[in-house]
Amino acid sequence: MDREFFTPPALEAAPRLLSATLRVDSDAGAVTVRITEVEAYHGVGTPGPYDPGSHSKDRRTERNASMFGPPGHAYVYFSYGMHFAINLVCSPEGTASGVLLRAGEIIEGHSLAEARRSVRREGSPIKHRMLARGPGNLAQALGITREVHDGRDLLAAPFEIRLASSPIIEVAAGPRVGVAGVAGGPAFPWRFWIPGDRTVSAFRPGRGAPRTTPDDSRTL
DNA sequence: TTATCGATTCTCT
DNA sequence: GAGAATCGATAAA
Repeated sequence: MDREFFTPPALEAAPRLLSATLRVDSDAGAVTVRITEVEAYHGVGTPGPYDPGSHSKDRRTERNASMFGPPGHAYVYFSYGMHFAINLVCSPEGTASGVLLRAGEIIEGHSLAEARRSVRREGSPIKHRMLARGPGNLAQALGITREVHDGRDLLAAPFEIRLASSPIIEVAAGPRVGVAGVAGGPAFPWRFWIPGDRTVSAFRPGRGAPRTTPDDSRTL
């Protein structure tokens, strides 16, 4: 994995990240996920249509600053008062674009991920496929926080990211989740996932988005 | 399996 | 002060 991979805008990088692995090390140990679901977000300076659903759609702010940083770094934000989520920053420094990691399958550090997800409800352990299902859960399983990981280089410790040895050939695409208005509708089929993978998060249409949008599937 | 709803606090206007 | 790139519990089917 080299930095060049992240130089194109997020829309180009996003589908190619499916089935890549991301490892995050910490004092408590390491957890690795195989990425199964992502979303692309474009912002200031990226080509293509204006993306009204992006945190960096208009200008640089304190929160989105790291999205304007160099490609191949992390953008971590705090969401809904309780969750963190991580983006892989794409496109050259000074422009803003990122791939949100929405879901994955834990392939290393299962017990640590489980402990972080606080886990055991009355003797019934959380299901394996639920550990990193949804962006907030994925970040929690990996131990990601804004304080520690925002703006950090993904190509150096504590991160280790690798593309899949055999790339995903068929990719499903559809509207982004939780995004209001047209940005969450069929005009932006910028969510990509591995078809049939049980770790992909449940689809919840963005407020104001059409309810019956058929998912699109395409072959790379 | 899908749908609805409350919790909780940060960020930007 | 409004709204948010969410989650989990609960209810309904």
